[in-house]
Amino acid sequence: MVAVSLDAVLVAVTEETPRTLVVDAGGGRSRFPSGPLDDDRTLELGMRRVLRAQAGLAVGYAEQLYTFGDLARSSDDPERTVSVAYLLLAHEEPPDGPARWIDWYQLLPWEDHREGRPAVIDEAIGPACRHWIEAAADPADRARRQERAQVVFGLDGTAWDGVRALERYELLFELGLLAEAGRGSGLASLALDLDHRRMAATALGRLRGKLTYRPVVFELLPDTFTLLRLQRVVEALAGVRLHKQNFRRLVDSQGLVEGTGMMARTGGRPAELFRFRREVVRERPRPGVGTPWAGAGVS
Amino acid sequence: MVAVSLDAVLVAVTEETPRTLVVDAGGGRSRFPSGPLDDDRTLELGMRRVLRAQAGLAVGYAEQLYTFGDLARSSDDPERTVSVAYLLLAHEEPPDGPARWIDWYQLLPWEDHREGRPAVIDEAIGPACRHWIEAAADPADRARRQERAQVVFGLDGTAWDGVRALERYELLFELGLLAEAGRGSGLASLALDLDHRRMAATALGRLRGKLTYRPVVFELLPDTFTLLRLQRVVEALAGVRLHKQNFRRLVDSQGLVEGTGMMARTGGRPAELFRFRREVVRERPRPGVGTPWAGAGVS
DNA sequence: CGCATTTATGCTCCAAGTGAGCATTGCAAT
DNA sequence: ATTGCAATGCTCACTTGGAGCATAAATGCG
Repeated sequence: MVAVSLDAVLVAVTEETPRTLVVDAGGGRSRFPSGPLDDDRTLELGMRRVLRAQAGLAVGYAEQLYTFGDLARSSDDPERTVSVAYLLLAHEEPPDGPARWIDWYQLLPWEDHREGRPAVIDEAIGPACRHWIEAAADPADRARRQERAQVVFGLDGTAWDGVRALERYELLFELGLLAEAGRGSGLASLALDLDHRRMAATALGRLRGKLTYRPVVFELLPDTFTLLRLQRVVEALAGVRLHKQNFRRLVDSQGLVEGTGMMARTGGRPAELFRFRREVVRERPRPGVGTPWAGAGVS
Repeated sequence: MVAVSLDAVLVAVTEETPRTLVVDAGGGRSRFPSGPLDDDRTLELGMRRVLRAQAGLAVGYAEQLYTFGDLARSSDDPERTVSVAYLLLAHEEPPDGPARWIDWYQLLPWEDHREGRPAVIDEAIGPACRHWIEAAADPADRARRQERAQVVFGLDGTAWDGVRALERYELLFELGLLAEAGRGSGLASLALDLDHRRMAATALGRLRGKLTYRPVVFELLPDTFTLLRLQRVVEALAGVRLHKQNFRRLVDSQGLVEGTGMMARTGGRPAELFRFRREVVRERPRPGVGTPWAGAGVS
């Protein structure tokens, strides 16, 4: 018999920043909404109950994310807690209660490549990786470490893969560049209580993957939106800039969106308002917004 | 405080049939290896311990699959058990102890499309779906049901998507065509204890997805293999036949495999033995064996 | 008003990837 | 020798995806 908690990683995108909802954990720290499993009929219903209670929000899209149960999750608590975490998507709303939205990339700054590859990767992470690689005694071990670092952080010409957010987090953790449940560390200005930052990394990777084969972006957007707005949301999550013309060609040639005829004034030439075309899920096997985690370049 | 168990869905492929390892659950029923969480440092280590104890097997590749925690999982047990299930891949080996391998598609016969679309889909499932659709009172509700059935089972010209194995299972369950924890039901000759057949469906979907973007097939193969062998394993998991020439072009133009120069006699012209090229993970962002869940045809 | 700025949109090119077949080559069994 | 089964090589047509050029329609400012 162990304690089981239900955790909610709720994501929204405002303008250009992806945000996630946290509550106060005491001691100036924050954590995701989280509460014990009760007599809930299903785990998901329990999680929704917890979220409603702690953030006063009801949410549409939800999927189970991962279950965290390492013994060492909390340094204070000798007792083991197994946490079943869910990923939720919502339009950003002012939360009702003590919850607040924080910028996702403040937790994981190395994940945002929209303005180019973050300097911290080549300045701090790369050297730390090299040091860690050298430190391996066995040469086979060294080769394994090198491969891992290259693949995970896109070093030495290997392409950056946005989906590997969790693998990056875990490598950084092994490198000692993160203090779990700690604050800052040079790399990031913000951490979360317990292993909740690891949850954030897990959620980011999962969401990035899902974007490419399921039309989940639309859960984050209002009913109608301009194509640029859509693109900005995808970019915010993917952490990468996209080619504008190709993006619009993609979404409409795939039938992901349809024009409404209405126009929006957006600062430049007025843009047409589009809406999601539900029918696409019947027409295409894996409808999504492919982001170019492809291309061998150093990016 | 609830009971937490660790479950293992271990998959192997012999010749052309994907298999999964089950143990005896008493009363003539079977279930996946499963045992309570103990003082294990991590959940994964605990699961390996359980597997070792119940099947006498140690395994390489493992990933967390899903956590099952519905109240109604077991009709006998009033107590709730939360099960953290893992997906494992192995070369088939005779298990050590009371465990045995069973054919995956005996659990989920509608998933095997290698010899064409299984008759049961159009004969039993399709009509049941139509009945269920008609039964919806609200027309909007009816539209939702119709879309769901079409997408999930590839009815009315919508393409079949192998990855949606879990969604299919859940729909069948709602349709009353499955008796969870039961035996047979017209649709399948075999069921498992508890909701373990749902686990099997979850694992199948996950594995089919993963095949296309990570080189996991090689976990199921010996070090060297012929390309046809590789293809057969992929087909067994994907549940679909592939075009032979294109398949070999794919795997070698992507750099997934390399020839060894050694030959194998295989009944026809001797085939070259190939091996997995690890370097591919550094070269390509998402190396895998794309299966054509594409193509709009009725397939 | 005229012009720079901003954003929207249309279109072309090209390289790589994918679905389908045709043709040929080696070995084994009859 | 003939037949059958696989393994391999290669062609063709078509789709996708990355990049960039060019133009259109608003706004803000001197």
